[in-house]
Amino acid sequence: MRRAARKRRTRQLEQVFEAVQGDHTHPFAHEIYRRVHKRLPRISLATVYRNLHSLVEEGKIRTLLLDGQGARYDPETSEHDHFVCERCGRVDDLFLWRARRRIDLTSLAKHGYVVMTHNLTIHGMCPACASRRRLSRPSRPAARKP
Amino acid sequence: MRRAARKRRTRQLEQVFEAVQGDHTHPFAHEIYRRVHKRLPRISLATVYRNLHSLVEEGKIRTLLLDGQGARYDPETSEHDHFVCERCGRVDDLFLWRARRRIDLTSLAKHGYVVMTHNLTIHGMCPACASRRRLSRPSRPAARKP
DNA sequence: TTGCTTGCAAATTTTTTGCAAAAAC
DNA sequence: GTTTTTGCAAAAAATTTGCAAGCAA
Repeated sequence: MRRAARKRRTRQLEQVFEAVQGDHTHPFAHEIYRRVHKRLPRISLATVYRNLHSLVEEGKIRTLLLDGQGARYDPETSEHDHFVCERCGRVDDLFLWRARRRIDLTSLAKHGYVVMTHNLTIHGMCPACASRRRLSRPSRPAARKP
Repeated sequence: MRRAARKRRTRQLEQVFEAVQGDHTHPFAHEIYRRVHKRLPRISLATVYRNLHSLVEEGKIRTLLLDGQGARYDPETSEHDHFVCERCGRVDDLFLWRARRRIDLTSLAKHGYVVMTHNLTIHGMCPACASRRRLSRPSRPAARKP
């Protein structure tokens, strides 16, 4: 078997949990480490990883796998989706439009699939990047007025 | 800037492309390498990665980022979703029920987001695993008939 | 005391890069 | 002939693991 359920409440675990909870930018493990390290200067990155795993296993936080540099962590455990900005890399939670996302999973069940969770990610540009782009990156030379 | 557009048709590129096209199991880079290596024994893994990137950039194949060991590659470039079996790890393409997945992205646009793509992944158990589990893993002792 | 958890360093895994030689055009 | 692509080996980046010592229960 893999590992026993976590039993002990340690300062490291607590701090890792708080760090993730206090950060809705979907941080990477290394960012969690930086935050926790300020309070527990002797903590190691390995411990941060171990505690992140424990918290995910317990269902207290979630893992997010998107493009790029590795796993991100999400304190939001309720059902929601994500928007990934391809320009600046930020990830926003999307709750708002739950009503507009009607996904009928019953057809899968009819084919023998057992659905546990699902996961919708939108890629594009966040409002900030979209407007910045419009201003700063003309895709062709501005038309000269005659 | 990053790199010039690919221009040359090499045996390595061709074989990598064919290997991905011939494999709808969403293989990892290493599996592509194993396949191509049979035909081009001198090819290196680095070349496989480079060619996979080129093909993704050209839009001829897609990258899939799910749990686990790294990126997977997908020869299917039309709009579709994925089912990931949490037990055996297989990934199935889902086309069937496109009509049942109505995602209204207009509300995002109203908030200034620019949508490029979106991406739906369902997690659960595939039919094979679901039935195997029912047979081989009773979650509690079978009720004894009185 | 017991045995889960930590810190450290080393190991793994996955992917990328530098560079000279080979191949494509 | 020129420029891109390859193979190799080494580097990087991200994550995991072994183990003795530390700490919670």
